[in-house]
Amino acid sequence: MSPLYQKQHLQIYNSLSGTKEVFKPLLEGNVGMYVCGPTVYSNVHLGNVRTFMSFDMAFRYLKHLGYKVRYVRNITDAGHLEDDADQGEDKIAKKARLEQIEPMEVVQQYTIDFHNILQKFNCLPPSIEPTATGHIIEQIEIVKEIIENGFAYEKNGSVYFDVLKFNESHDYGRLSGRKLEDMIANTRELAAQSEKKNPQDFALWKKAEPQHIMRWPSPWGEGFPGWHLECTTMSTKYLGEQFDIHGGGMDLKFPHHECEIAQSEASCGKNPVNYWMHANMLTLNGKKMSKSTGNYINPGQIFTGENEFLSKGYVPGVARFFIMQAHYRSVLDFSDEALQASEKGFYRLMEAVHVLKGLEASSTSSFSIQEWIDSCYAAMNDDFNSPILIAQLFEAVKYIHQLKEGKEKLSAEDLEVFKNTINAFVFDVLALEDSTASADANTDKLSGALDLLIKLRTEARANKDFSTSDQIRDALLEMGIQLKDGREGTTYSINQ
RNA sequence: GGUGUCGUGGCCGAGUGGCUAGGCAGAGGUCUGCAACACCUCGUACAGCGGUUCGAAUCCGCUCGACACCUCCA
Repeated sequence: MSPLYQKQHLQIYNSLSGTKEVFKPLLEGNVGMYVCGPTVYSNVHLGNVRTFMSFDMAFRYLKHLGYKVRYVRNITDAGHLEDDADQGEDKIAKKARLEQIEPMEVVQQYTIDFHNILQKFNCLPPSIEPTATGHIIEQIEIVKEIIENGFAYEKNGSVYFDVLKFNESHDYGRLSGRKLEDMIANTRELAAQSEKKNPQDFALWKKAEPQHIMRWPSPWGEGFPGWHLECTTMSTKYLGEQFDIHGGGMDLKFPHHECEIAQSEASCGKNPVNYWMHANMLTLNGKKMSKSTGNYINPGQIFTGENEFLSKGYVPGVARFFIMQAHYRSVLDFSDEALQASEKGFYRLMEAVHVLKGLEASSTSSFSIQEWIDSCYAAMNDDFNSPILIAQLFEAVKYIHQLKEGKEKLSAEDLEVFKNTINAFVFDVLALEDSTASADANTDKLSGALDLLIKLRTEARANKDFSTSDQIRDALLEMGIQLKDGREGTTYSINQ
């Protein structure tokens, strides 16, 4: 069978061109994708999770289409400067000093937290997850190349990228739509004592002050790499000088991604990325979630409900469903009310998927399932439009009920395709975890006990002993077990 | 101040020059011992003001408002 991508033509919104473009990888059938990972100096917050979840969905869809994808996502465990002045201290070192532990201990702790959280949200691990500290040598090599090519200069043990020089022969600012002249005109003259030739220049290598704990030897003395360099280095190393997709949060577009382009072009002379993808912000109270301003919620609090903005806890699948209901390029505002709405929709969808499993085929089909399938692919091919896909899934929910009631029919072949498609989109692409299914998979004993309770309640109802029957029903509901009285007896569902 | 994005029904959130997503909430109904669950039916919204057009919420201009980036942040 030929791979799906030969039939399904994916379009991706490219931040570089500002338009949707047909996706065509450099090497047919293969995709190289790089996503900027977290800086591990504190717990990831829900806004971070949204971005990684968006690219997880993209990764999953590319794989679904039959592409062989190498997905690289870095861990930033060194280098991010605390401020632009010459403090020479990065966030990880500062945190380590405050907590009186080794920097790598901080890194380890928050890397584990990051992995745990993403796993809970059903994100696949990337193919390669390189660390900045593991690629110091490679970073130094790139700095050397940039100096050799005349686009960087050394000053007092630090190396800076010469943006003005670069802009003479290249276009600095084309990703973010900025013009260097405008930037110069609007510069705030604060860092007057800076070693930089121009305020727009950025550090490739920073000299380590004596109190700085994270340091490595280099041709320019002991120091540490600048904060844009790692991504250039590691994407080049694992995906090549040119690769297909580079993703990250919208807030990284400038200066981070702009600097990456500049570094690549200044070192190897090639435009590194064909498709730039930027995921939009998750807001809280209408404002961007941000560690530095304190306007954020920790992902773990979603599950427990321990947050002033939450009325209760939610299973990870609900949060994922909520996020997938918005397009990745739109700002999404987080609220308890919106999450509650998503929760109901999520369980309704999952219930229907459950019902679908037990449906039986007819000899013929009364409607075209292929038309529906096409609309699902059309949604995803249109720049990963997961909200439209979900709308189509709710169309499928209607079909499922009509099939169940015998109002519509599907042949064995069509039913099989229907089931496969639903499973592919719900579980493989959107990765909505079916918490109801996992609950009853390992609860044989519970289901036996429930069957008994249902039997007792049915008998009580037959005897018109409604106080007993209602007691059973209400007590179970308290525990999150919903009894459902149908025409053919009572069934139940377990909500977590 | 500069750059960019956006402003959609009670809420969330797609989309688009004419065929008017979807979810939640709400209303009515079927089912039920009463319920819950489930299912069926129902809402003609697109910031304001001009303009282009046979026709705009969708294109253009202006106004107002919001957000993001310009400084570490997904």
